[in-house]
Amino acid sequence: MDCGQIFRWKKDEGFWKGWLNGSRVEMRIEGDILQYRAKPPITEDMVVNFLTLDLDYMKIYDGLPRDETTSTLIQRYRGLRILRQNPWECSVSYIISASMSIRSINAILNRICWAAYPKQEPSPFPTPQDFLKISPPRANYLGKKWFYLARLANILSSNPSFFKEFENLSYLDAWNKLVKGNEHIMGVGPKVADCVLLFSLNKFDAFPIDRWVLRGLKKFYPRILEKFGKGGIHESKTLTVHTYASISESARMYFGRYCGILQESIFLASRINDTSFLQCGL
DNA sequence: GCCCAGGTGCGGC
DNA sequence: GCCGCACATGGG
Repeated sequence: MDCGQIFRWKKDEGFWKGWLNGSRVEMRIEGDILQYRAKPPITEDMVVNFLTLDLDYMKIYDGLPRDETTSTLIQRYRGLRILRQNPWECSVSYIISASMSIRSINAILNRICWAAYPKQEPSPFPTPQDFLKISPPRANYLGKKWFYLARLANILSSNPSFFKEFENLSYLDAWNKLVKGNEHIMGVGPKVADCVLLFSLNKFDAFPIDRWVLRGLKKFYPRILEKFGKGGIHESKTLTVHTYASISESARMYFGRYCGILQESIFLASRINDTSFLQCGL
C-alpha cells in the first residue's frame, strides 16, 4: 500500500485507508482474516477484485523459475499482491512519477485531489471532467506533465471507454499501441506504459523496468542482462525504447507469463538498501 | 548548493 | 535510430 505501486493509501489506527471506485475503504489483516470497512456502493466483489484475490498466487509462484534467487524473493515477499487500480488514476500517477521520488508523487497527487474537491477531507481522486475544471496550484506547476494530464483527461471525457480497448489485447499489442501507436498518450513511455498495463489493465506479463528494477536485475539476475554486453547498460543513461523492449522480453522469457508479479519483489529487494526506502518500514 | 528520485519528449547528429 | 538535454518537486 505504501511502497509505490498505488498512492495515497495511509495506515491509521491499524487500518489501511484509501479509495476504491471513488469511495472510502479501510482494511486490515487480523490473523488469517482480511477485514474491510466500507459503505454500500462498495461491494465485497470490488474489494476482492481490487486485491486480486481471484488470482491463485501459490499457483503463480509454482510457475516461476526454480532458481535460488527467485525462491528467496518469493519467500521474502509472500503476500505482496498486484492491486487492480483505476486506469485513469493509475495513468495520472505514473505520468507524474517520471523521475520523481515516491514521497513527492504522493504529495503531488494529494494536492491535485484537494484542488478538485477542497470541501472533502480526505479528497477522492478527480474524474477526468473534474480534473479539467481545476487550474494548476501555481504557475507552471508540474511543467509539461500538467499539459499531458489535461490531454489524457480530454481523451477520456470524450471517450470514456478508451482503456476498454486494451482489455482484450495481448500484452505486447497493448504496449505497442500505448507507446508507439495512434493511441499513444503523451507522457506515457515504455516504463509508464508497463505500469499502467500491470497495475490497471490485467497484463501480468508486463515487466516495468525502472532504475531500481534494472539495478535488481544486474545484481540478482546478471544472466538475463549478459547478452547486452559487459557494461553495455549504464545506470545513469536512460534506455532506448529498443533496449527497453529487449530487456523486458528477456525477463518475460525467463520469468514467464506472470513476470510482472515477481517484478514487484525485485523492485522492493533492490530498494531495500536505499536509506530513503528504509523509512517505509518494509 | 548539489545529488537523487518508479522517465519522457524533443532536437541534433 | 541513438545521444544529450531540459524538465518540476522535495528530501538528504
